[in-house]
Amino acid sequence: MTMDVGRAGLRERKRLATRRAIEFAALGLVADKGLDGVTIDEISRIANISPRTFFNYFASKESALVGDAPELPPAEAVSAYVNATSGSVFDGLGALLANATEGESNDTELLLLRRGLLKEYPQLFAMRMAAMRAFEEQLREVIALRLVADDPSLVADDDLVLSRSRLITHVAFGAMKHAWTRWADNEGGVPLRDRLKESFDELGRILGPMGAV
Amino acid sequence: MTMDVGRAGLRERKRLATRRAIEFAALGLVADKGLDGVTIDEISRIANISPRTFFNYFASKESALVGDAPELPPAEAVSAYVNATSGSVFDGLGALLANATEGESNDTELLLLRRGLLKEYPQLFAMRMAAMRAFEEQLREVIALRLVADDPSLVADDDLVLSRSRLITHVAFGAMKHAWTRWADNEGGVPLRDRLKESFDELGRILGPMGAV
DNA sequence: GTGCAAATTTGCACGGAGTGCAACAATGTT
DNA sequence: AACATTGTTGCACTCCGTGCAAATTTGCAC
Repeated sequence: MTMDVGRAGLRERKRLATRRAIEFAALGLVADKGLDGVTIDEISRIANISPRTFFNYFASKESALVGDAPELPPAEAVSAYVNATSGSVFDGLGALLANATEGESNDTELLLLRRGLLKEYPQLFAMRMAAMRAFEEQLREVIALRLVADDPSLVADDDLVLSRSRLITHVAFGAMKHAWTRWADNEGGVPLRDRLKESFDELGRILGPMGAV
Repeated sequence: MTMDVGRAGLRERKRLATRRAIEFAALGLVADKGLDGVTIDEISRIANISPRTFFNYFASKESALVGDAPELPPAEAVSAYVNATSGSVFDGLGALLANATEGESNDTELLLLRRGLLKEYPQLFAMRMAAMRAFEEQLREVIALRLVADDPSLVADDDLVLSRSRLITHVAFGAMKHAWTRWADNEGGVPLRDRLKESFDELGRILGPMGAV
């Protein structure tokens, strides 16, 4: 009965602190000594936990480095996209992804360390993308809803909606990777949100005139 | 002086045979017992080599499963694409990728086993995509050439060409993944080449009218 | 604050992954 | 046949990752 007073409880707060300590130790050490120059024993020593506990939080050194996958934005933002009456399927996707990736309310400190490492180690970037599998499927379902909203006659053709939403999701992720790369290059400190808008806009510019050639 | 008689030499032929034996053993065992139910010791036993030798051929169980990255098609095919005067940058990319992926003259036997596993284990598919990093960069350079051929005024703007070629490469890979997924679903035994054409065509259909909405 | 239940941390033991090294074997060359 | 080159193997070693059970910490009710 006396719960929910102090917002989260000691246990939860301690867990988050430990998690952050591990991530911070891992990111710092790898930035220092390179991905292969760091062992889980070292990370655990810096984070003041036992090596066994490390594996209670992360499945591998890499998972501690790449961070969590994003989540879909709030339902209102999603349905605003689904029911939008102007623009193509791609318009608005950039903003949706921006909201999703900003949802990671992680420390700026961790965020920047991580960005540097993901840029330096393509394998880590690939793992991060792989970790987004579930998010990718969520996004595809949203896109499928939008496709049907745009053209109600598609309700009858599940296969077509599936195939088309998959293709659009893949392409959108391509634009997202592009935006992320430019953001990580960090020319002028442009926020990721802006890079996402730029990439999706450029996508429109490149592809818009396709049929007209 | 007496070299090059028997085409390749005993050594080379033996190496290829061993490589294939390892791949075959690995794919078969994993198809049987699942990815985590197979050890490198087992694979080595079936392939009749020592576990140590396994690592002379592959860096990990996974690398033995996912296969090699494709290579660019012959120079004529590439420059035909670069200097094409009709269609958008995307037209012809499907065919180019089809030639590249077919370049893997691997046995059909291995190819089908591998396809099944890549479909069953998304992590393996992700690793295969990650292994294509070098190929992706090659493709990007080709695309950059095409961009400049289409609009010579771009020669002056390296940054724009780089950014745009990256974006297009990402999008093209998205279409490729889409095609591969549909091919792996194997409805009607449609060849990968045809799926690639379908995906790139659908991409054009979806994106062509973007500016007109 | 005492006591009990639930969650968390830790040590330990174990098998698999991956690498350097040096001995040995097979192949290529003259 | 002799020599050089390349490939194979066993060995030792470190690190990864997991199951299990003991010890510790926290939540909660009284």
